[in-house]
Amino acid sequence: MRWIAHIDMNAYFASIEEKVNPAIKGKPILVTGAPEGRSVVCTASYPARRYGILSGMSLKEALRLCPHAVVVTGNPARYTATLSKLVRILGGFTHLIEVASVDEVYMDVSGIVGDGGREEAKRLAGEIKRAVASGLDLPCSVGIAPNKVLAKFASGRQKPLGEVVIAPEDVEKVLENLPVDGLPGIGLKTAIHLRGLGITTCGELGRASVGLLKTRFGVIGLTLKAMGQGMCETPLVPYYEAPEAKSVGHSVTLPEDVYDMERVRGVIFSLSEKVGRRMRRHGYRGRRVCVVLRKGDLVSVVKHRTLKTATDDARKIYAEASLLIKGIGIDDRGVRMLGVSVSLIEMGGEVVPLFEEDAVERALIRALDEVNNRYGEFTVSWARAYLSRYRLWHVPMSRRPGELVGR
DNA sequence: TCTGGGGTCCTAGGACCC
DNA sequence: TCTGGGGTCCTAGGACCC
Repeated sequence: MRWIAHIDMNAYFASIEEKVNPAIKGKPILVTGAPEGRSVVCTASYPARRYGILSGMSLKEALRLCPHAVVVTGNPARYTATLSKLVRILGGFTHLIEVASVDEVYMDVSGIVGDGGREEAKRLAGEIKRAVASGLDLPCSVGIAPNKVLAKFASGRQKPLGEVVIAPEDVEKVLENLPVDGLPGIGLKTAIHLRGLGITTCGELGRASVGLLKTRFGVIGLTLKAMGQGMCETPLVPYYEAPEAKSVGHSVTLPEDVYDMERVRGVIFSLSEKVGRRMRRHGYRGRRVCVVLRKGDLVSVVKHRTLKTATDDARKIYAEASLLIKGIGIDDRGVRMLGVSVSLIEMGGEVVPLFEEDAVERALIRALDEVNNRYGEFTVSWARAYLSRYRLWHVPMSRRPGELVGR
């Protein structure tokens, strides 16, 4: 019998900032990315959420809802260091820990729950929560279920400080009337597509015909049906076995549209530097250089070229990126966003660490580098706020609006 | 309210080689 | 002179997710 635990840190960034500065404890706190420009709320503390503030909302709007909120600029290094401690604490239960993002991990607790079933899982959930509370003095929600999808779903059922167990015998009942996008992994687009097929609940999804789903979604169709049935074979990947990245890239939306090739090249240069630095840090070399240019009218053009030999040299990346950008050219729509990435990655470069790290730290840094990017908490901006509202106003799902938004 | 930054995977057509 | 099919690599583009 497989049992997976999902640990979700509650209002993580805000909870950490409260600890650093006890004077703000209990107040509405907004943790943001960069303090200037079009900043958004990365994490709102629970008191702030009572004003209707959500992750992804623009800082301006959040302050309109709660003018006296305490605004704190996020400190990513602090959060990854805390995650590192969390992994050490959880290592007391099992080493089968997957770092899924900066504030959530999965654990394979099959060996601990054993034949104990729901009661034993429930006891373990409480024990994990208390270990985190005493070791880090931070709140978390724990979900335990037969697989990753259900475990994450379970941890999200009760926040903060939840302890939710979904035993195999509970699965069918829990999913029957659950909207499809209530499950992690099924997003807005998929939900809309499914609705087009007359499927709105997980129960319906689980009973849908394989042929229909395959026709509409291809290979993914089978996974979707399984999810509807509460099945998920996705393996837990321990942080020390995290796969190497397949591409490394950076992009930036400019403060205003740019029409000048020299300035564009300057930005491409600094992006190339960042990419090269990150590749060398991991010992990556890549053969394909890719640039993306988004014009003032939001139309994006992507160009890439494959090199004869792999590189981690920022100057080579820049030289190639520069040519590609020239090939795209600038027109009267101007340049809104620029990006540089390198893919077809091979290992073998010399690893240049940024600072002293022990073994656990190293493995974590690699997992985190990837996961931070996937997470994108610090870079989130208008789109998410926009999307959230779009979801609220234009997509009448069969859920309470408040549940539609956020991670 | 003018729509981020980081990724993954899949498809399709053309070039090229055997 | 004209022909096939398989395999691989390359570029472009799109869907999707957190």
